[in-house]
Amino acid sequence: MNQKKEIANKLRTSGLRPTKQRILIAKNLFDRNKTFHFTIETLNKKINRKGKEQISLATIYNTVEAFINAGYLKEILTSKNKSYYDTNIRSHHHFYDEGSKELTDINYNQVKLSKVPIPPKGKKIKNLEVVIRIQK
Amino acid sequence: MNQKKEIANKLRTSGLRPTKQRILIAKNLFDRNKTFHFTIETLNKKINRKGKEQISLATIYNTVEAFINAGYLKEILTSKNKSYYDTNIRSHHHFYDEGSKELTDINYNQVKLSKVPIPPKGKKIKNLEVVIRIQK
DNA sequence: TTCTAGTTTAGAATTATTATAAACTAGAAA
DNA sequence: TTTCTAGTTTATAATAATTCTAAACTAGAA
Repeated sequence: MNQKKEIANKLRTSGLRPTKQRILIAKNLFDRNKTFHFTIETLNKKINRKGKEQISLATIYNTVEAFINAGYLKEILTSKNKSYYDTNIRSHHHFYDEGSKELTDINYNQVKLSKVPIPPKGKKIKNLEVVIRIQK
Repeated sequence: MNQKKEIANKLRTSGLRPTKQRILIAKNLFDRNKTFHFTIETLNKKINRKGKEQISLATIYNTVEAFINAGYLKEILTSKNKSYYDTNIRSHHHFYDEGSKELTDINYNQVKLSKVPIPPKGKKIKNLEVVIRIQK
């Protein structure tokens, strides 16, 4: 239950009221040792397994959006017409397999940039992602 | 009319029958001095302006897919739930404005990578894209 | 000129997401 | 502790992008 309080405090510091739905979703997303790529569909299946307390799909959408705005999640760049999210919010990079359309993480120290452009006037860089398209 | 024949031949070499719809779409996409970012919606508006011969939306979808498979177009990676395409199929980079959802090209010599990972076994690198997310 | 596999088309179906508005609840204030 | 209300959740409807379907059309080989 200590963990629950920790999550509740984390949510409060972002101006998010710690409801039981948000706490349950946060537990599912962040209480793991590996970072996690997911879609709304996969998260929904994970949360709403029979026998568990149910959370509506609308709340899963709302919560993921709230967590992105709070900086807890990052949306992944893909060419699919479906949103993919990542619990790893640091600047990091992916292989994108054009055959299987699968994304895999690239360890951040495997990529180094020696030159980065200046952003357009009035804008600043939020993050930077290298996507390496691979094929057979 | 010579241009029309050139396009027709190009299409034939890719196993695409050069129909008048495909030729018209190819003209719109490739007969320009700058590379072109577009969505199905913008391409459709451009093609189906009143007074012009009309092409059905389904054909625009089909043709863009055929052109991607033929290697004439590249799908851009974004976090939008809408497909973006690019007539520039070489490795190149983009700014992605999270506010306006606009993509702009980054001149290739503005980005330099000093370290690139080895691709997974059995795969080779097709191209590499840096996406820099910007915001106000 | 005929024939047919490939292509186009309008419209229906599907999929992901966002909007709506009524019911519920966390937590501040009484 | 109880009351109150702004923030949250929810089922469902609406919207948006894309894919499917099957009938009509056509490029080009025979």
